Amino acid sequence: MSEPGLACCTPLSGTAMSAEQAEQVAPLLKALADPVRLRLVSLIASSASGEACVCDLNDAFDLTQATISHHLKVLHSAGLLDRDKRGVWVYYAVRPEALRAVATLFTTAVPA
Amino acid sequence: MSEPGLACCTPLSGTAMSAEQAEQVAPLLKALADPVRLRLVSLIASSASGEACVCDLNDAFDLTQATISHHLKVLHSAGLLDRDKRGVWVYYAVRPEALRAVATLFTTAVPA
DNA sequence: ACCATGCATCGACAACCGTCGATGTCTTCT
DNA sequence: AGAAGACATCGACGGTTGTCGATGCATGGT
Repeated sequence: MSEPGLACCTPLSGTAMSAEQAEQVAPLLKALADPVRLRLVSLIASSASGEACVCDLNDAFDLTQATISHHLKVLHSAGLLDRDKRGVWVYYAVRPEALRAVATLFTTAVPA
Repeated sequence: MSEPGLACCTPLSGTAMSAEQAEQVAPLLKALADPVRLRLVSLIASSASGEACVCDLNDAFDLTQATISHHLKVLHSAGLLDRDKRGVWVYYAVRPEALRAVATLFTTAVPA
């Protein structure tokens, strides 16, 4: 599972984006396009320390530990989360560059 | 196929988003999380008139007309595109509010 | 009235996705 | 060494998705 290339991108408007750019950004959006994963990123991003332990994240959902682990893997594989194992616990943190890559897609896209 | 509620949303950071908010925004991202659909929105948004005819969009891709029509339907159903039939042709235009809803998700989310 | 054209819909198919229970691996504590 | 806990992985399942060819449905021109 190699680090995917954190696509930087032209905004949606202006000049149309190339097929290659679309292929690069789509996986990021796909990783975020799930309610559970959105909440995961949100939870991690909004935590005081900027990171969150899997055990805490598990408690926030009515899902199996296996499922949460799967979603975290998807987000990590997409390059949206950093993973840090400390002792028995694993901490995930958001990668600001990744979120920024997605942000630039939309910020300039909207007229007002 | 009813008009889905153009979810407005708290940014990803700050306080964590609720499950309901996640359920509302996820479909928007899911609709955009495809290379073809990203390019479609991009093409439409970047066109001078702010709208594009299906016939033109068809030519921009190496896909069947049925497939393009399907993708446009997905984007329209998600509330991202407006549809306007004029004579034999159908014109699609982006709905800025929808894009803005997604934009607010990320703009405030990124520190710097 | 007929035909050509632009677009939507249908049915089918393979590929993928979200979820689960079970199991594996690694760490720490006793 | 052994047991307990935290997290990842595996295999399986039903549901969804992207794509296609074929067909249907309007509209406009002849």
